[in-house]
Amino acid sequence: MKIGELAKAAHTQVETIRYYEREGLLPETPRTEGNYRVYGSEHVDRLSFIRNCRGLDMTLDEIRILLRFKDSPLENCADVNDLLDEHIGHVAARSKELKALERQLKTLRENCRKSQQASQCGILSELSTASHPDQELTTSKGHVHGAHSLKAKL
Amino acid sequence: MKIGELAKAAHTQVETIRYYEREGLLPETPRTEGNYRVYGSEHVDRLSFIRNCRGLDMTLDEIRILLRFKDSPLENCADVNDLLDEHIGHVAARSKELKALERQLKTLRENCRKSQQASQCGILSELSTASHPDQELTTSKGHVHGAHSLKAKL
DNA sequence: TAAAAACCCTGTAGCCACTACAATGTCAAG
DNA sequence: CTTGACATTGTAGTGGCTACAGGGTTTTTA
Repeated sequence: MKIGELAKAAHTQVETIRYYEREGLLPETPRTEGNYRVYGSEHVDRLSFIRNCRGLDMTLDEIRILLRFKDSPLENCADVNDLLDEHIGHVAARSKELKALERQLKTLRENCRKSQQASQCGILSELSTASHPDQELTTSKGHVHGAHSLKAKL
Repeated sequence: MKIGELAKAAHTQVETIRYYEREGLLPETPRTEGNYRVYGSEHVDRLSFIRNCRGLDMTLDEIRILLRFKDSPLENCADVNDLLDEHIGHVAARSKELKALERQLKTLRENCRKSQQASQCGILSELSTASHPDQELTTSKGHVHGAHSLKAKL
């Protein structure tokens, strides 16, 4: 199996596979005479695992840890649980943040409808002073970033 | 007013201010004899505006557009509305995605409680095959990214 | 059998919005 | 006059890819 086929099988891009190899998430494989990488079904499994985790917005570092557990299945489940619990915490926090954000933006949008005939745009003036007094309201320390979609890139 | 004072006034980091200047979001200011940047209250306003927009997860490109409207207030509100509507769309979409994600992760977590005494971790085996058949389920095209928080950096 | 197309390789640079640091310069207080 | 806080420029790093350029190999087609 060549890299393009693996890519198709795991719904990934070829460059991403090579990137994962560089990052140590996928092992270096044997090559053909023409220096092409050769893969087997175990690589499809591993890559799918990684992609599934990425689909759950885990970082590559988190995935590295999970892969280590996967590679040594004698380990206790507890650590996997801990990692997952923490990740759920991040996602839940970010989810809350975004909901609040959505409400704020919609309120802001309403402003315009109200002050449309006023000399200046209600939105712009609101944005100048918005700085909600409940400062740092949602300074979650998690690793879950911005509002700009990652899924679009997967 | 020196850069450090401006930073405090707008709850920003000094490096971020210089970055915004490089990016053209803040104008180049006059300097003192010692080559220090000099700011006035109008810069506090402008920087606060930018930071408020970033707090609403807008990209710097979006903010650039809003600043242009702000600088030429004769323009119509309609374009500001459009920009905001689109951004609200991105945020709402990402918010939905994260909620779905949260549910998935919690389901996954439940798996472990069930199969704790089984030979292998239920979570890990689930992650190997998760690949939800409703492929690309939430491939929103917005610019709102991953689950890893941006607020933490603001 | 030869040419064209499709695939693969390595290596590097770019994306975004900062953040961090090195190496140096300026200024105010004690 | 020294110390320390602040300022300057410039460069590199972050994460998770993506997109080339400039080549080599393999497969398909004429």
